[in-house]
Parts: sequence; C-alpha cells; structure tokens
Amino acid sequence: MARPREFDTTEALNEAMQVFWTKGFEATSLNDLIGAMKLSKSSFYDTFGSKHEVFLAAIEHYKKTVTAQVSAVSELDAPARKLIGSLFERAVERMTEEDGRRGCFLNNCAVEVALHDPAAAKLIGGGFAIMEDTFFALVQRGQAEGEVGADKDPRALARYLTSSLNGIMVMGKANPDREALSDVARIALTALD
Amino acid sequence: MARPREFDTTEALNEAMQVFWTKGFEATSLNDLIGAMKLSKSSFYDTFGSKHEVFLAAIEHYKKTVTAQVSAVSELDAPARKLIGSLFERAVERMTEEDGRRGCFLNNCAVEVALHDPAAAKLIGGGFAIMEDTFFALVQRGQAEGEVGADKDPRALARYLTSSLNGIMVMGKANPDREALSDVARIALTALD
DNA sequence: AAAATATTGGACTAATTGGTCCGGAATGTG
DNA sequence: CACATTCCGGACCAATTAGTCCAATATTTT
Repeated sequence: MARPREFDTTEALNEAMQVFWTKGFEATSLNDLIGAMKLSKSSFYDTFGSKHEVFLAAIEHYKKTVTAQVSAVSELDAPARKLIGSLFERAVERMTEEDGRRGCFLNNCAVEVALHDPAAAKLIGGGFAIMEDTFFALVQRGQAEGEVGADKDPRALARYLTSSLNGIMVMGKANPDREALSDVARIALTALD
Repeated sequence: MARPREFDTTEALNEAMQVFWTKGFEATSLNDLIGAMKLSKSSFYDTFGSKHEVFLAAIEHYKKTVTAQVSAVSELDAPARKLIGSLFERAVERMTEEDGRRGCFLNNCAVEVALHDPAAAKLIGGGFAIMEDTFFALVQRGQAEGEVGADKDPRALARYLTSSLNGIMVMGKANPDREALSDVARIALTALD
C-alpha cells in the first residue's frame, strides 16, 4: 500500500546520520536505516545505492549542517575569545547530557573507519578542516582584539583547538564527569594567552 | 589431528587484542579471532566463553601491558617534564607510522563501544585512570623539579594531558600529518609552564 | 478513464554472524 | 597398555547480514 509521499531526501539523510552517529557504521544494519529513514528497502537501494554510499552521504550531511552551524558561531558579534570558550563549554555540557554522549560524529567516524575506509577518511578530513578553519578565523580575530597572544601561530593554534575539543569528546565517552572535563577545557584555553 | 599444545592464554589474548585494536569490536568476526589466536572454535568457547568476554579480557590485557608500560616511563631517571614531552612525541611519531595509525586501543574502544557497553566502559575508564595517574605523578615530580608551574592543580593538569594525548590520536586518524600533530603537541605542553 | 510513472511490501539470495555440540584423536598418568 | 583428560575439526544451528527483484499498488499526467 504505497501512500502518497513527498519524499525529502535530506531529511532521510539526516535520520540516517542520527543512526550512524549513535550506533556507528558497523553496528548499524540495513533495517535500522530503512526504519529511521522511513522508506522501503527497494526505495533505499533505488535512491541511495548502498549502505556505504548512505554513510558517506551522512558524513557530507553532517558537514553541511552541524559543522556549518558551528562555523556560523564565528560570525557572532562577541569577542572571539569568548566564542572559542563557549564552543568548549558547550562541548563539555553536551558530553554530560544523556543525548550528547554520542560525541562528535566526525570524531566517531574518524576513530571507527578512517583507517579502513579511504573515501570516508577523505570526507572526515574535510570536516575537521572546516572546524580548524573556524578556529583559525576566531584566533585571528582574537589576536586582532588583543585577547589572544599576538605572537602565536594562528594556524597551529587552530589545529590545537580542534584536537583539544576532540580529546574532550573521547574522555567524555569513558567518563562523562563534568568537573573533570571542565578542568580540561579551562586549561586547554590557557594556550591562547 | 590434534597436535601437542602448550597453550599460552595471555599470548592468545594478546593476539585477540591486536585484532580488536586494528578492526574494532563489531568488525572483528569469530573467524578473525580464532585465526589470530590459533585455536579452534570449540577451544575458544571452552576457554573464553564468548566474543564479548574476550573483548573485555583484551581491554584488561591492554591495561596490563601497554598502559603499564607507559606507566613505567614515569619511573625513568630523567626530568619529568622531558618524560611528558617524549610521551607526546612518541604518540605523534606513531600516528604517522603505518602500523601506529591504529592509535590507542582504549581510545578506539571508548569511542566505539563505551556508550553501549557498560562493562567495557568501566574497564576503559580504568585504563584512562592509569594514564591520568601516570601523568599526575609526572606533573607532581615536574613541579618539585621546578619545570612545571607550581601554582597549577596537578590533578587537573593530568586530566588535561590525558585528554590532549587522545585528541592527537583522533586527529592523526583523519590526517596523519606529522607537522600538524607536532604543532598540537608542542602547544599542548605549554600548559605546563 | 487510460497510460505512464513512482513507490512499495515482501519474497528471495547467498553469505556470514555468534554460538553449540559431539565423535574422535592426541596427550599425560597410572 | 589402559585410562582419564585435553583438545580439536567440522557439522550444525538459528538469526542476521547486505543486496536483488518483481508483482502490486498509488499517483500523476494525458
């Protein structure tokens, strides 16, 4: 009984991303996917080709939405240093929320598949690059605003911040202790001085 | 044709750990395991019970070997700050080696299964705690030696170092660029000043 | 209303999954 | 040599895996 459908591809991709995000690639089954995406197996293969292709598309989708959203923070009208701080705070906050413990999708993917899936690895690298560029812009602005050490290499700092944020995610998975994570975030930010 | 065997349980566990380390839990099949451990399926179940139990045992094994090995570094007769630096250097080095890209087993496990496998999560948390304690001892020694800021909270610093090291591993998975990782490590260590 | 175009459920593969079980072969002990 | 104990190969299992295919149903266009 095929019902009327105005099918939203990006919405379906979003659902797929959610599943991959919480379960990981290997642990996600076809049934999980078609359940979440609300389409039939036939339509799934007609439209997306394979589990792997959907996975790649989900990573792309993440970049276009979540990462871009983070990236938009850098445009906000506040001291850059404060914005960097709030990004870290927010990460700590989320790792202690039930729903947030999934961490960062890119992070999860990097750890689970980057080694064995070159296509995914490329997309993931691109995602991290966006984060890095976001931090890069913020660091430069922070330097112009005098709240970030002007002598520092902004590119290196951007890399460092990206790495630190991911470190916090990993630690949060094993031990979502807010104070411990806060300690880490606070110290990480002192590198900007 | 059963051959004489003097079966080494911890050696088998070590092989199992290697497989889980490079492939992850989900992607490792029973056949992968019994192949690497060089025992029959029957013996596998007789001796170890299940895939999951072997997984947990592998995490324990990691703690007893690799983590303990790192922990031994703190005993070395060199300035503590230098030892911390060399732990980071070594991590960067390994992430750019073909064989080292697997990263840290605890890190991988934390990201892949901590959310859904409480038993594993507990063991993983314990592993990170060992790392943290190692750094804690080193930081305290560094403070006594005057090479680490005496005003800093050593516990917080230890957490921070553990987190940073894991951040480097994750970044290395997506982009094993030695210079970039070196930048990160160098900046991370400035928090000790 | 008829034809063309989606979209579907679900039957169907072939392979693989983790796991059980047993008959038999090798071993050490008496 | 005989016995108990290990250990193992491989048959077997039910469930699940990703993926294919088609007949049937729904919608859109004519």
